[in-house]
Formats: sequence, structure tokens, C-alpha cells
Amino acid sequence: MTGVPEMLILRLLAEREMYGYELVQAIEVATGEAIRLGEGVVYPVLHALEESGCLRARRKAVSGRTRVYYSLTAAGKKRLAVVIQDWKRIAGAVAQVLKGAGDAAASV
Amino acid sequence: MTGVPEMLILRLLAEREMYGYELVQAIEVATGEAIRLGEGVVYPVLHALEESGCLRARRKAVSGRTRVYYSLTAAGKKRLAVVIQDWKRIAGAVAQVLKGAGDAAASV
DNA sequence: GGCATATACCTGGAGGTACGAGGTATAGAG
DNA sequence: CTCTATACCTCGTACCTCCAGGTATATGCC
Repeated sequence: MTGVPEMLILRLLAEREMYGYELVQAIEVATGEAIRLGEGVVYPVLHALEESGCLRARRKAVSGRTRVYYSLTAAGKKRLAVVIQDWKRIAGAVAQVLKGAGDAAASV
Repeated sequence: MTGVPEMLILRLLAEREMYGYELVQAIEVATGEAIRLGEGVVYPVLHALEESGCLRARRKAVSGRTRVYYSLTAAGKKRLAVVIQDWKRIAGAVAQVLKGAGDAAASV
């Protein structure tokens, strides 16, 4: 049913190469603080996506520290399209039920 | 991050009293088959919601069989309002990111 | 020099969700 | 008399999510 963190990460990486720590903050910014993923969420997702061939990792030394930049592979782009479609199906269905024929909490 | 089944169940019960087996099919119908919850999802959620005081159960014999009808309590209505608000926050944030500044799979 | 903070990576364990598979029992159709 | 639909339920698994913790370097401050 879920997979929101995975989707957000794939989506942001579709625009440009980023590293883990950067993603944590980028998600916060992009969602207007509505979604905050800890590093403990982001890193495991990145590793799983790399493992499954959706991401390519590239180490880069920046001022002494090492950053691991991730970018989408072809498989990653395909994966992104799938999870987006799934999300839209779910979100659309939920919106339909929330609207309902009813009354309570219909608009916010 | 999730809680979609819980939300759907609360939302449908906000309109009228229903029993478990009925809910399984009502969700299928209401979402245009987009979401299909098995009984193994619905019943545990119903029990948990009753346990936490969000639902009231009422046994009713119908043509030999027994049905357990559930209806929302005041706490249930409050709970529904909360999960709807959470959902809208998440869904709104996701929509914003999916739209992004970017290109891929923006509209469907 | 020493200390706190920010950057940057990572893992582990716990908790909760979601789900398929299975198990019981009655009513009605063929 | 068997098979399907109705109607309830539980169990075990798998996965996701998360908090807390652990390592290490650069930088600014006293």
C-alpha cells in the first residue's frame, strides 16, 4: 500500500544526481515540511534501490569528506513510472471515497 | 505513513452501519476496483478500532446467520477527522513533488 | 589546543501494516 | 448431497518505517 519514501527519492533523483544527506533536506523543502524522512529511512531505501538496479552510485570527494551521489538507471525510471501510477490509482480511489456521497469532512 | 484501510473503513461507516463482509465489497465498489482489501485486512482493523473505542459493534441475526454491524462512536468521528487530515497533508505534499519543476510522468 | 556543531555516512532493533492462506459454519442452488 | 456464496475469524509472514545509536571529518569558537 505504501512506498512513499521510495517514490519521493526516485522522483527527486529523476531531476538531478543527489547524495543521501542532501535528499533528506531536499524532501523536507520540496514538501514544505509536510514530510520529513530521517536518515534511517533514506539510506536503507537508497541501498535497496541500488541493489535492485534502479540507482547507480558514484563516490565523490568533496572538501575532505566523501559523498555518494545517486542517479537513476533505466530500470529506475521504469520503476518510478510504476510507483507513480500505483500511487495515482490509490490516491484517486481514496479521494473518491472521501468525497463520497456523504457529508463529513469533505473539504479542507 | 499509511493507514489507508483504516481510513476507508471509518469513512464508509460514517455514512451507515455495515458489517465486515459487506465492507470488503463496499470498498471494492466505492473505489472502482482500484482498492481491494481482503477479509484478512478488514477484520483485524475492525477489531482494533472497536478495541480503541472508535467503533461500536452490534450483533444481528439475519436469515440464520449472524452479522456484526459496526458504527462510529464519537471517538471514531474524531479519529476519522485526524486520519483524513494526515492523508491530505501527505497526498498534497506528494502531488507537489510529483508535479515538481520536472518532466517525467507529470500527468495521467 | 579543545569542544561543539554541521556534514556525511551507516546499522540495528522495534513496532506496526498489510496480506495470503487457512479454518469454521449456515443457507440456498443445482 | 454437493457446491457455492455468505459470514465470521486467526495465524504467520513479510515488509515498511522509524528512532536511536555509532563512526568520522571539517569548521568555527573560546
